[in-house]
Parts: sequence; C-alpha cells; structure tokens
Amino acid sequence: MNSKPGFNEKCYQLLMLVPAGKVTTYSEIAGALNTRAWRAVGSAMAKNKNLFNIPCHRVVRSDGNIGQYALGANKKAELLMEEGVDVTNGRVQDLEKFIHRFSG
DNA sequence: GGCGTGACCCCAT
DNA sequence: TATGGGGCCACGC
Repeated sequence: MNSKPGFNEKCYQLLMLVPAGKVTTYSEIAGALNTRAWRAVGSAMAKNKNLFNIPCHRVVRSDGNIGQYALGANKKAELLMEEGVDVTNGRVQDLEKFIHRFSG
C-alpha cells in the first residue's frame, strides 16, 4: 500500500492540515519537515496532481506575496479572498494574522 | 551517476 | 520602499 512517501507527499499532507481562512508559507512547510528545501516545496506544488484534493492556493511567500499558482496568481488571490484572507494587489496584508504554523 | 531546473528566501545597496 | 545578487534542497532526465 502506500509506497514511498516522497518529499512532495509530505508537503501535501501538511498543506491539508491548513484550515480555510488561513495561509502558510513554503518555508513553514519545509521547516515542519526539518529541511530547507522550500525550493523543492514549490516544485512539488507545481507538479502536484492533487490540485483538487490539496488547497495549494493557501500557500504564500514569507514576504506576504501570494507567489505563483497552477491556475495563475490572479486566481490564487481570488481564492484566498474567498477564504476570508485579506489580499490586495496580489499580496497578503496581515500575513501574521492569517499565517498558520504547524508547530504549536 | 551527474547536471539543470524551479509556485523560493535572505541580505546588501 | 524597491532592486539585484547569491544560496539552498529535492526531483527528473
């Protein structure tokens, strides 16, 4: 059964732990995995085939920028606003207020 | 086995 | 505040 839990799979699992109305950062996911591969995290999302099973649109950058999205950053901002996150000009205003941490 | 790429992050100017 | 440059990890060919 579940063969080889790859690095990307772990990212998906953590991402599914993020509730609606909240967002997380690539660094947070990598940090939760005890690694510095935020690069690989982004790559995993880009290759993610569970787009309908995983809310990859809830992942934003540490700078507050929403970053990229399979359907386009614009669509990502729309979804985030639908979730209740304050997004303006494609950027999260109160990131610390909507950020979600896996530790704690 | 090794190389290049990427939905990035941090620092200095 | 904005811009430029360097560095990091995992995956695919």
